[in-house]
Amino acid sequence: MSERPSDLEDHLGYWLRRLSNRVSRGFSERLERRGATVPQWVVLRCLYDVEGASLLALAATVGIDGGATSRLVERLVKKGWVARESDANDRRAVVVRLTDAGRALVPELAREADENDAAFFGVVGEAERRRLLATVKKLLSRHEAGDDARAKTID
Amino acid sequence: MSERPSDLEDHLGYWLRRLSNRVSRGFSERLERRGATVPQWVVLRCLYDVEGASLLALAATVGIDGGATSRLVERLVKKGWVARESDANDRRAVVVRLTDAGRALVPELAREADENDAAFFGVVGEAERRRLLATVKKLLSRHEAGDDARAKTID
DNA sequence: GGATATTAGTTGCCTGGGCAACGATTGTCA
DNA sequence: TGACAATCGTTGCCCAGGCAACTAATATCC
Repeated sequence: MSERPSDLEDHLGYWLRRLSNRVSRGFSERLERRGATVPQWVVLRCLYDVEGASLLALAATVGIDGGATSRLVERLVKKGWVARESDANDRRAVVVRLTDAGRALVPELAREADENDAAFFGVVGEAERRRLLATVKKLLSRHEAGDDARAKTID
Repeated sequence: MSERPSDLEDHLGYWLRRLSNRVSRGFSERLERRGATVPQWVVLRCLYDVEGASLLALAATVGIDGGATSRLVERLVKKGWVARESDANDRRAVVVRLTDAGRALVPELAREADENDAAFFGVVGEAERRRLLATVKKLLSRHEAGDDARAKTID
């Protein structure tokens, strides 16, 4: 009855976490050279499309907390990539938008993302990559249904 | 030449990060009920096997920084799950080991990990799970070779 | 219209990871 | 042996995410 506890390696979640961290780590090294971080890239990329979002709407899109978003935006403001204006219609709301510098940066970071992805996942064949993506999406859809579906979650 | 930047969803790394965070999130909710966190579980599980590791050796096994490990262990000590003794042979070294309470806790946390993994990945078939694990391991082996291979990395 | 929700955003506190500097100890080597 | 180098661990500072408390502003409802 000594019930040996299962190993870390026995869990798929463990391996996924490990892989995900590898990818992000490499990506983050690339971004670092441009002065950005992974969460910052995600926010910038989201703002590139919407252009003028309230802070909490941004938080929902990105999939992180309001507090975290507030501070994240603050750092982006300090870097001159994002501007925070107060909404005229709703004086408690804050409108977040890219600055010109921020807008110019996004394509560069996107290129880094492309290269990173290609380098990392290029070591397996196209078919295997497709299967991986399909399984990942399937798992997500099975577990995101009720919650905040279609958030571009980082966290 | 307006070069539209690639989308977040265009990258496999993005989806992996998202999936990994989902899994960890659910797991962390389970662990929370027992007063633990995911990184803490990993450390405890490692210590269960080795029983008496130096702090930096532990850090290497877990795959995180020495500083982070130092603080992580500190929290575990406060919870009474881990004890820190100074090594007699090397007076700068610290030996970390589980307390009885910590040792008793590991099998319980392991059960949570089992259940979480089964619940999360049980929604796809056995064959698909196998393929997923195989691809993940392949990618890891292709990218861990030079670095700190076979670390039980969390981060 | 005025008391009472509800919402938006900030801030403080917690865990967590990375990097760098630092004191203490031990190892190396001339 | 004695100066120098390498190692161990801690600590401070950064970014990051979660939760809760709080203020300010808007909505709701009687």
